Amino acid sequence: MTDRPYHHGHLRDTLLAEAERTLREQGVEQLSLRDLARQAGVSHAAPRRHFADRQALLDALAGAGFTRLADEVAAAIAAAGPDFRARLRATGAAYVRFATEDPALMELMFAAKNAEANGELAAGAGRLFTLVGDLIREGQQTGQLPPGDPERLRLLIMATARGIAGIVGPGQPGAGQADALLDDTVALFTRGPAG
Amino acid sequence: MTDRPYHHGHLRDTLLAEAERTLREQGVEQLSLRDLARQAGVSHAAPRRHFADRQALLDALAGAGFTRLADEVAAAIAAAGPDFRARLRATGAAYVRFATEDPALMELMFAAKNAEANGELAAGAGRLFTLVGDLIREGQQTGQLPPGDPERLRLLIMATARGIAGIVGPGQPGAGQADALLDDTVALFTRGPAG
DNA sequence: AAACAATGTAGTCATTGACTACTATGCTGT
DNA sequence: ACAGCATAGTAGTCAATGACTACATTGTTT
Repeated sequence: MTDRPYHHGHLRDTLLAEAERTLREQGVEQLSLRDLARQAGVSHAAPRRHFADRQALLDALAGAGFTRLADEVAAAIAAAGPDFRARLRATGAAYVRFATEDPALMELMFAAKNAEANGELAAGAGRLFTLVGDLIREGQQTGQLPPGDPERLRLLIMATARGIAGIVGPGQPGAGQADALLDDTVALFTRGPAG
Repeated sequence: MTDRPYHHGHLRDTLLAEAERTLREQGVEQLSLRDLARQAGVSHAAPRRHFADRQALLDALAGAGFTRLADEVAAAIAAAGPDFRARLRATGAAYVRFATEDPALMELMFAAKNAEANGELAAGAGRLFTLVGDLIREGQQTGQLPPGDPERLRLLIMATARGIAGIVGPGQPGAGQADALLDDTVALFTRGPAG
């Protein structure tokens, strides 16, 4: 049709990048394979070579999301310095910021259909869990977090972070309260013996 | 076509009930207006008389969901007796149970598009917030919850409950840990001066 | 009983995801 | 160099869906 080469060359990446943008700006339900194909300048059936169906694209997005989230949390912890409270807060803040800037992606990440069969998702989620798990053990060793099963504490802390992320977005009951809620959370968890 | 009366009589309620079931059993994306019409035995355009578009149906479901959730929380508090910790735990348990049994509905409730224009949603959400707010003031007065802005504490507690609800379902990282997490949460919040 | 509002019907349209058959391109081994 | 083949794109089709319009039936009100 045009003088564009027959082979796009980076179609998969292009589709994913465009999909991530549409997801962020317009939500999942507005995400259409045909629309992505149009934006990439390929035929409506081309995406099928890279994603078996719509859900496969969403799963790929979820995998990339976990990878990025794990990166951002790791960077936040590293940048927070040695103080444990600062590290814990930075972790929560990174998590909440991610979820706030890209709520639709966050939902996708935790609603991914075939999590087991998604290597990148499993890797990213595993890395995230390890990061937070290590942080918690660190806090318990220095006595700044209460003792007890660290797995259980990790679940609770990650649940709290996700809960805060969920109510802090625009139009939600806690809009704009992210900082206050994070402060309260850190204080709540670290007011133990050595707190 | 059949000898069914021309006017269904309870079409709106029938559609809502059927939609709630489909939502619970198959998720939002499987919810189709035409399918609901077929199940109700009416023409594909009939639902339009009661719901302007698909989103309007989802919003109505969200409203009904908030009403039911507020009812269940109120009942749980009433049934829990006078002990504050028991009341707090019952509230969280009711919340988590609701979200676990109907995760898709829960998502809808917090993703409702035009929350302001949805009277039932606003009423139900308001009632829920009041219930939890009153409970928190009660806990602060008896010294079993830390002092401070009760609104802020309510946000944090409701965020935590929602966070727990989100990771406790099947296929989630905290599957089956609802009771343990609720225990930890109650202990965490009530270990103040008079705790 | 006439008018009218409410509620349901039938038909149409554009969009979409999924599928199939076909085609162009680039790579590999000889 | 090139034959063969895997990869990645194209074109066309189909059924399902949400949205819309024009019309028909029923119930209510005056």
